[in-house]
Amino acid sequence: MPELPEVETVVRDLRPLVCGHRITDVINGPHRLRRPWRDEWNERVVGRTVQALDRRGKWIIAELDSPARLLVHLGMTGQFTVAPLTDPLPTHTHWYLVLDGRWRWQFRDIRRFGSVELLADAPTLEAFLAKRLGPEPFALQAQPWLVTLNKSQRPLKALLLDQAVVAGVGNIYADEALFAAGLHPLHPGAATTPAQAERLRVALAAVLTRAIDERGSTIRNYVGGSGLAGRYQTAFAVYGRAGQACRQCGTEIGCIRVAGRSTHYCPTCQPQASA
DNA sequence: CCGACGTCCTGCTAGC
DNA sequence: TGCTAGCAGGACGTCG
Repeated sequence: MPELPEVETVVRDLRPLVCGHRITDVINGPHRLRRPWRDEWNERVVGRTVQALDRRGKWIIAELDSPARLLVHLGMTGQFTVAPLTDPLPTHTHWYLVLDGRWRWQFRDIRRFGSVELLADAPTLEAFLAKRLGPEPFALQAQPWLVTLNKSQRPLKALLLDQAVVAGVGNIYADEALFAAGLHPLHPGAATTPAQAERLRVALAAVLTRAIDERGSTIRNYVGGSGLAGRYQTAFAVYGRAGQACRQCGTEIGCIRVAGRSTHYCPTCQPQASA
């Protein structure tokens, strides 16, 4: 399940493969993605050259040599890769661009929670993202972060999953960051002290940085833009480790349901009433 | 206004 | 051994 480190890895992998390359065709499959691709967008991408590739939260943004901006979300099972056009089309490939008549920049998504769409221009894109996303985790500032947490009665786990609170964190890295900060997932945002908020802010950046260094985590079918898997999953402290011993204290890792998501934590390292 | 919950979708797997 | 129910969860709409 692609979160910030996985999306960042995809973008870094894809950048040299797509930037400077010309889009010579676009093919849209019959299966509807979460946000469907419109046929009238075809003529606005064909003939254009990819100028830049960026990430904001879990969204991938392709800048073209026109005002239009391509916006991609990998959802749960999305794979965004470049392969020779002569390679067989992978199953569940719902959309692709042909680059220079030789390469297939393909969007494969088994569960179709992902999307590929075209936005008119940079301001439209900015408005789209601003409406949905809070700050990047690396750009969080101590005081505003504390204020945001303290404003809400929701548990810290729910706040970390909320893209408007902080952009790019999903179920895996929320659990890992809370462990690294020594905070219980159910700890109410409003009850968070300045010291706790600071621990969480630092832990988030540390966990995400390390995950990016490891090319993200491959849990089910995530691959980077070059088709290479991630390796951070071997470093998980809590995620997917329910019933196993905590690497830090030996206590059995617990699993509870928070904000509709399975949530993994160490009852000893992350005490309910931690100060 | 805020927060909780249901929905989408398919593949894997636990359990009978 | 084979079947099926249940689970996985990111974003967003709806409901209380």
